[in-house]
Amino acid sequence: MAGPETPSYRYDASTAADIESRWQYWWRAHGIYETPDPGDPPTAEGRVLAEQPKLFVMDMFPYPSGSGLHVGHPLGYIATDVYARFKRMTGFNVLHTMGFDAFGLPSEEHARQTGQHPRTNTEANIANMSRQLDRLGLGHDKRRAVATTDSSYYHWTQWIFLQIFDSWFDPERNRARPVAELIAELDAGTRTLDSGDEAGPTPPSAWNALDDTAKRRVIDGYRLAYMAEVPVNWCPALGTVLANEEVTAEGRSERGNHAVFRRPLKQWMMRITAYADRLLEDLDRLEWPESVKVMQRNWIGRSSGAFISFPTDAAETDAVRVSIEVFTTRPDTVFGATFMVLAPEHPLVDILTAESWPADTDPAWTGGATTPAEAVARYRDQSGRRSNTGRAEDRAKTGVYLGRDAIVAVNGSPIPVFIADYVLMEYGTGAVMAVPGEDQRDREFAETFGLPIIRTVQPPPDHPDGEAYPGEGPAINSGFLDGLGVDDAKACIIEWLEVNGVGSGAVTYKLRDWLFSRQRYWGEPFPIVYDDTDLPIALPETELPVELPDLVDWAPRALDEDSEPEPPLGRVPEWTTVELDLGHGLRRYRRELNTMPQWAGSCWYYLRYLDPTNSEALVDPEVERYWMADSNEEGPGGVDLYVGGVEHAVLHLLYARFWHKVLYDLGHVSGSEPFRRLVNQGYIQSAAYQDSRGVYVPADEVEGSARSGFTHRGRSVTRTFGKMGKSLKNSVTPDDMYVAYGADTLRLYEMFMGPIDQDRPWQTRSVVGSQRMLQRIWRNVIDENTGELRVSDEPATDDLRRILHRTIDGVRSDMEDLKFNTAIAKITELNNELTRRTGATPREAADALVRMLAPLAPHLAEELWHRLGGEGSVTRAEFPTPDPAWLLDDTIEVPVQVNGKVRGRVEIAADADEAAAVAAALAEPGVVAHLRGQVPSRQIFVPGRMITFVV
RNA sequence: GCCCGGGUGGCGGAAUUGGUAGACGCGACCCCCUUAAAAGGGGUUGCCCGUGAGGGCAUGUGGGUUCGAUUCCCACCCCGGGUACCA
Repeated sequence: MAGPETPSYRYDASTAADIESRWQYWWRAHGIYETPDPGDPPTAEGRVLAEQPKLFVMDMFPYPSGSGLHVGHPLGYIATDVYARFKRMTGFNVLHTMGFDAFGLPSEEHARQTGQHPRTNTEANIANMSRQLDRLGLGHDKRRAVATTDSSYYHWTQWIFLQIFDSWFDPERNRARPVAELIAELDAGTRTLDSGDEAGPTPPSAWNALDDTAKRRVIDGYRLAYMAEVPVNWCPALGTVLANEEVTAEGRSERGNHAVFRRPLKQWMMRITAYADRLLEDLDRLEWPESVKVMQRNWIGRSSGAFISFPTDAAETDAVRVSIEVFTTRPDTVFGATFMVLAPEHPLVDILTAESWPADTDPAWTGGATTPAEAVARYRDQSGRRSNTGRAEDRAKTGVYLGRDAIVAVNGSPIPVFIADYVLMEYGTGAVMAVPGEDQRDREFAETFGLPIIRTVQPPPDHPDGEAYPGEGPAINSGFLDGLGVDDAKACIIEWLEVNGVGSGAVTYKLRDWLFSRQRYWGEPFPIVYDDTDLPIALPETELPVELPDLVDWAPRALDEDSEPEPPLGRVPEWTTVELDLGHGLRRYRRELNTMPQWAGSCWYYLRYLDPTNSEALVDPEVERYWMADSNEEGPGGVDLYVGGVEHAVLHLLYARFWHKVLYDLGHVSGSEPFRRLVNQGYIQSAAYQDSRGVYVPADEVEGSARSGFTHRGRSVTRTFGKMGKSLKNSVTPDDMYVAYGADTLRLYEMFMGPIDQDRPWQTRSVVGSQRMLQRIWRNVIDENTGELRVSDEPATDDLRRILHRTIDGVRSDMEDLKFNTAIAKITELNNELTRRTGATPREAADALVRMLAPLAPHLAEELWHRLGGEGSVTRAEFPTPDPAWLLDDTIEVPVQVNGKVRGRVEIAADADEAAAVAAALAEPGVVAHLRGQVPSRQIFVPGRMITFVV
């Protein structure tokens, strides 16, 4: 690398490689990054670190993908490392480590492509990614690393599942409780069954009359983890069902972009909806980006309104008349309801469908069918086929009349009942009262089918006649509501509905229960077996972990739309059944064959970092309290800083919060939230090049420049920017950077590129700037030619001291605020100042410089620290503290404005009063020239800032 | 459509509560060192007019408030992300 003329002791890539490998070895040998827990013995330095305030810093752990890391991946890891190192140097006991999230679709799909077993692949990938990460010099406590695929880890994933399975949500206490308590209350008669329970026709009081199987069925209906036949997202190409969160708006799988079909299947569900309000309310207490909070709020989708019953003359039995129940956020507009719409698959449709069309039925309402039943059948067929893709506003309103009317309870008017696919079965009650005056969708339907439109809310004069007005009021044409604003009108009508028994105020959510089972191999097996009742039985804790059997034929089969999911675990006859004694003697049980979704392992890994090898418990309670407990003054405890990509805004972060709250309710954790503070790091983008066909070509083979044009193998290509990765063929690997510049330079460059939460384009040619900076720092401490220290013990000049302390002050606050880019700029300025001054660097300046550099470029800082005679590791040194005496200047330069424009600058005493400052300003030639002899009509003096004259 | 972000030199980006716009770096240009190149060092670098001193214009656009606006208010344009027949 170094040419014949290069000084022998220059800091270059080979020097960096030498320094970095030496100190990484030394750090490992001395356990420098091992974080003590409460109760651990004092360190070699005699300090009991756990007596310091704690700080838990965490990254979203990666999938061990086969292609390894590109320089975009470690951005967040470097940021947390810099912060963790800074906080360590300012007196915190910092927990920082890293694990691997290795179960789930990504690993399995990758294994499928490479034709290897997922475990082989996963282990190789973990080894490769660990090597790449280690090379960065991240200060992780390696003893605490976990992989979700280790049975010693998923043992506890299964254990948590059992906790959830053995719990129910008590709405009165608004928290989860053990199922055993529910059974005890039912047995004692202190609780009776709700009418909605799966007890069928059995009267609620008759719990004690049920046989054991019926009781189990009732209890299963209460559990937070339960099985239900629900409409699910069946993805035949992946051979599995998917959670709503894993399906795109286009109705395709997030992974692989395969077609997804809605169909009812019996699956495991998690009752996350029970926690909707707490998940919503507690967001306010979190230090998270507002955008992520908004996304979670929208996903939970709380809306308040009312359920309203609309009676019909259809008969369920001779005695019972069918009423249609709707949910509306605007019960105040009920006087404007001119028709009703049910989702085509609504269970009441068959009962409501009339025998024949009533006289004078508009032919447009019948869909050309001779009977309502025929119209319904045809419409269902047609809308079922139609994919869910396409934009809502592009879709014309369609539907058919059922030949039946319903009655609006407030005024007794009969209104026709339709089915239409613009009403979704999944939301509310799957039926709406259509109010075309105030709802644009209802209005479009009304216009298509010639239905009456009544305004019951007064629109402003400039509101277009042809549009619905969903505004605030006042109410018109609404009987006793007329004149009221929306809030009063809602309250008034809800009271009326409740008094008259035809409705009630209510809250609904968009959030659905979490579909928790997958028909894949590479996941955690459920700790569940079945007996001949086909009801699930939790395995006792002594049976954990339920190990994932080693399958040769593990790959999912790609199936077609109408096929049944086929869990690969069902292919191992010796595993699918098991002989156990569960208290009824030795019997044969059937195992659950599904596996858990990839989110399961990542829902709780932060807890395992606390106590990764504990074989008796998820985490030791004392250790858990130390790291995670809520603080009374500052709100929720938990992870103090969690950094990761915004793509997990709803999936992982919502699931993890849910599990944490269940564990909190059951007393297993001491804080109500897992992640107190969240930061989304930006993406590193990189130039990508497409040929004339639009195909991406490898970016590292492209030649040319923006001015001359870009070419690939002689053909011209066009440049775009995008997220670094395989698909755009624009990855830059950290390995290349290690070779060309070293890890410290890469770290410094990534932190210098811009604010941590901002996307930024990667520019390899700019990396050299960060290397030069380290080189100049090195040169201010070490003589390049001799390798000798060039530091003097002479005191620094007052001037240098002021610069030094101002830098320390600024760097401290920038680091505290995660503003590493400006912290680096300030260190650079100080270093430039030292470069400008010839002669040896004063030791006090070199010492502070090295300490400030330590979080950013730990290897170089460690090297210089030791050369300067430092004891132990710079990791454990104290971060410099500014001396306030040196933060103030005797004199300052302030600008002088005339009529708002800067016309000169004057040097005045820092504590100069207005009179002195103005006198100085009026003596400044540039100011005199612009005043042109006039006396200012006004003068403004901002101490320390500026002087302004107005003429 | 709705909800969040964001528009500052050739490029990445700085600018406490409204108070010197462009810190720091990349690139470019000039110079030093060198037989030469690379590396390294020194200098210049928002745009326009002017030899110069100096002047004018500049933080997406147009208004407003103010002695003074990148910062506050109103309207609009563009880019990125989320979401979408949610009753």
